[in-house]
Amino acid sequence: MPALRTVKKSKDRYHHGDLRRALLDATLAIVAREGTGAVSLSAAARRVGVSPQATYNHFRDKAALLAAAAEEGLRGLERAMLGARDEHRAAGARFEAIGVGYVTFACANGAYFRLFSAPELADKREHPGLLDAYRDAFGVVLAAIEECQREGVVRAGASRKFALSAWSAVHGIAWLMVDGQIAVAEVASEGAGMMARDVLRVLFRGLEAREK
Amino acid sequence: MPALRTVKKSKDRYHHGDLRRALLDATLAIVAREGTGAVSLSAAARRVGVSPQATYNHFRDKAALLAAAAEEGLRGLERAMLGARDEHRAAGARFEAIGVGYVTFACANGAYFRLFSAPELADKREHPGLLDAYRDAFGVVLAAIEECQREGVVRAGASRKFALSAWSAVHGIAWLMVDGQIAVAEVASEGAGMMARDVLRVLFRGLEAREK
DNA sequence: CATTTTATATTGACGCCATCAACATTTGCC
DNA sequence: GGCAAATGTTGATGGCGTCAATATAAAATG
Repeated sequence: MPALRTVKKSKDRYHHGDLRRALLDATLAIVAREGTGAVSLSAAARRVGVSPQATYNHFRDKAALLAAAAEEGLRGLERAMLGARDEHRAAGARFEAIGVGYVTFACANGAYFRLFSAPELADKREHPGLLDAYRDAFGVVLAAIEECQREGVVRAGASRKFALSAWSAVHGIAWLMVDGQIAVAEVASEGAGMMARDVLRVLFRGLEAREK
Repeated sequence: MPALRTVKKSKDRYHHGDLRRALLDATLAIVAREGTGAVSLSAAARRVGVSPQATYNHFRDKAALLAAAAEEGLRGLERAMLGARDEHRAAGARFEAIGVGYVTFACANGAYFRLFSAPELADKREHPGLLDAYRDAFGVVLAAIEECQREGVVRAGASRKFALSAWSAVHGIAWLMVDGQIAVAEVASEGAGMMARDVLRVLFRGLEAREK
């Protein structure tokens, strides 16, 4: 009886077992090791040990592969935010933790984070799964804002607008650091987490229920 | 006498006149018409009517062309911010105008804006001119913050940190809209400028000198 | 003006890539 | 067992970035 499907390359098999999964893993490995620019259908196929054309049985084109990889990454980002959040009780602290978690994830996985905004994925309509992942991640922030409003630490009002402001600030600082646009020196000296906290404090102050 | 250098393709000339300038213009046109992904040394050369190899006399490689184009774009962004700022007198209004100007520019030139963070330019150390342009643009925000502090509408403190928060928020909202990550519907309904204002109001409230 | 040097542009070649078309193998199902 | 669907392979095309070698124009030099 043939060994119950090993899933990993079993060398002598014509069919792979789970090529789609393997191609995704290969893509993530390439992103991590060589950067977003090094990703290609051919490279992923080569790494798995399969012909380039085989990829087309699992992904419509290169963009589809990137979208699938990005979607997984976004799910990971979401988990990172949730994990950070759940280490705290107070709504304000939970909110801040989400932001710090986002930035920490981005900085720890720079190339991966870049992938989320890859130019090949500019047209999000082509990749509904990706949009879902974005929406869910945004939902985490939105829920945190509303939690803060219920606890009275953030003023009542348009929670969606507030969440958008928060998402912008957090994405902004993460991107500036990952892309090296501003003050790389500061990042090194202060640490990504602390810089994120600085930005988040300003943001939170803007959202606070003010004791006029 | 030969027409004083037309600079534009004179059809029968072997030398071009100002090929570097022409390639940059071609690149910008391609970005605007077909998106960032369509940019290539070959495409730019083709558009100018010159062989692909000719480009190497003016740009070390593809990244250098992109960097030069991005740098020009950043200068334009800076001008847009300055122009918007100078339509107002009060420090707070000037600050807000800068932010709105940034976002408006980004949305009006989406593909161009994407170019600023192109993956090929990930390593900014290779493109010092680009870093300078970033620094100058950031300087506009920093100066505005300090102006607000002098007028007493923003609390005293680490102006650099404040400017970084502002830059993050503005870049963030711009990116989310250009990349279509969040709520494209909202963008359409409310308009980029208004969404930017929403975010900026929250931000500014976080920076305000609070009358405790 | 003639000559030499330098800047600029060209052709040719290579390897990598995405993708199309046609063909081969395996698996699962009746 | 046989057949259809799923899965992989080989072959070919056109585009790309870039290297090497070569040709031509313009500028510097005498």
